[in-house]
Amino acid sequence: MQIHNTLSGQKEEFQPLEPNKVKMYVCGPTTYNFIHLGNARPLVVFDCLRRYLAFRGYDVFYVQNFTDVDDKIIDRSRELGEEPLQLAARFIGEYFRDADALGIMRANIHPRVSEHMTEIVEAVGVLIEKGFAYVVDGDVYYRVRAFADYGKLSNRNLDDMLAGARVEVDGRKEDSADFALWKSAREGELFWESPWGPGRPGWHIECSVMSNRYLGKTLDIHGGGNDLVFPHHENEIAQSEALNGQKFVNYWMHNGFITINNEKMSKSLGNFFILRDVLDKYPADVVRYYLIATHYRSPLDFDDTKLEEARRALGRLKNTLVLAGEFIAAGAEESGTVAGESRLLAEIKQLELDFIEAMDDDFNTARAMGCYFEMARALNSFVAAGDSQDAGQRRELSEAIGIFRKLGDVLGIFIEAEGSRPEQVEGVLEIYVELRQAARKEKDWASADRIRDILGESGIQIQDGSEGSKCRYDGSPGLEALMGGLMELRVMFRGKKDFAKADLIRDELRKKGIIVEDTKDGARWRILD
RNA sequence: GGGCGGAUGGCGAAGUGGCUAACGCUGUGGUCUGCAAAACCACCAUUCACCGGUUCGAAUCCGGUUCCGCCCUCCA
Repeated sequence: MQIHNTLSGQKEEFQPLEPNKVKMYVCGPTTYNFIHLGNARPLVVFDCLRRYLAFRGYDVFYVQNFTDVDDKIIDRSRELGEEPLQLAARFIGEYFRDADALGIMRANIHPRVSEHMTEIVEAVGVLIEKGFAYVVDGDVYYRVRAFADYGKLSNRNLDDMLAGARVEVDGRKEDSADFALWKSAREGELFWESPWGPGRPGWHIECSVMSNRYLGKTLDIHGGGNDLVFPHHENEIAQSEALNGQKFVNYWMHNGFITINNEKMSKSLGNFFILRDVLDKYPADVVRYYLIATHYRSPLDFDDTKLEEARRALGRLKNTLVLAGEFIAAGAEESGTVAGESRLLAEIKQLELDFIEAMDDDFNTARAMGCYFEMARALNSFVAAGDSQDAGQRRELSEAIGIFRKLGDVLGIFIEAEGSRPEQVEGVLEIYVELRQAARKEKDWASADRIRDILGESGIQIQDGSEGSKCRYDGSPGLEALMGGLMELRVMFRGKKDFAKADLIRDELRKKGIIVEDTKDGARWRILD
């Protein structure tokens, strides 16, 4: 298995510290707002990586922190008049709502800065003792010149950085590149006690301390967005390696950025999309698919048409599951068992190997996705040409689809959509009303009665008045049953060659985002997400 | 100024020395269908920003040019 390591700038063979175990740490959000689409990329990417490692037999221990003490949180809390820690805790809750919706597995541990102050203060103290840090007026700075390897991750040296000269000069610092480990509290600000006076930690020290606490001095994989390479991860290395005297991280992985019109999406530019707003318009599995359909290190440009495309592509994949499911369910009796030559299974297994090879190559989800679509085509093809009455074929397809689903779960693209859709129930009832009126007009009493009966089974009374019919019901009728009824009616009208009504069902549903598809002996429906 | 990465068909996106340049979306033709939808089959880049070089052979390696993004300041 090859992983691109930012430290070397190359792909390297992955060798975990302990056989079959992976210790990984991913930088989590600063919780002062809802997360945006850009935040979602590393979440999905590293969630996928984690699932894949587990699939490959590794026991993954995954830590993701929350920065719940930070200048931005303090600023925001002033704006909103809410206690900083309370505000942070609230947005941690919101974070989980979003992450859960996206199907992100929870980390084994989600440590928070506010709960690790003792260790942080202790670590800063050790850095001072060892000569890697110094105190100025209650602030503590890391002495960058003391750490010989400073710049090894981001490939820069201190002298070049000065030449760029966009670093603000703070006369109190020994070197302009020195960064804060501890910031003294200003009047009325949130603070913790320390030997250097009341204050709070600088941004970088938390990750060093918390990863050390839960994963030890050296970890296998550390992930995060590209922009964290410098200064955040560079500083983490400086702190951890100065503290522990040994290598901090074996593999550094960084995801590329999401851009809008080829410009970075960020809070500071104001061109960001809140994930929750995106999830209002597109289902979570579509967003997830979109985020992994491109290699994780490539930039990803965002606009609505990309999600539209993702929706269609993913729809094809999901449809394979539906088609195969029907095929497998078609014949109950075990008759006509002729053991097939298993060409399908052989093909699927080969594609699974291709898939694994792609993923092993620096986690190439884009290439793996290609294999996955080829699997879908093979499965669809089998369904189209096969005989569902043949138990042997059903068994073969069943085994093949098992592999297909397993790999889909590694990618996490088959998330169940949550929640009922009351607005769709209403829409469906309108169609019933229209059908009943049409049937009554034509004195097609049998059809009209059948419509009333179907509704009755869902606890809905249809009442015919002089201006039309109305539906009355208590509670929330299930969409499934109502749709099942419409499918029955469509089949019935088609049987009578009453295409006007059969088409009315299809066309009206289409307008409401539901697709009707006729099958050999019935009809099925699906929601166009 | 320094560091990193990118430029592949109508769109998105794989591919790092050699079979027909994956895969998806879109489009076109066909099969199926009452008509559709879905599915299946077929077609859609003599060409990989540009110039030069290495090589029997390059989208892939080397040199140069142009354009673009990111980092050097909080940001995934």
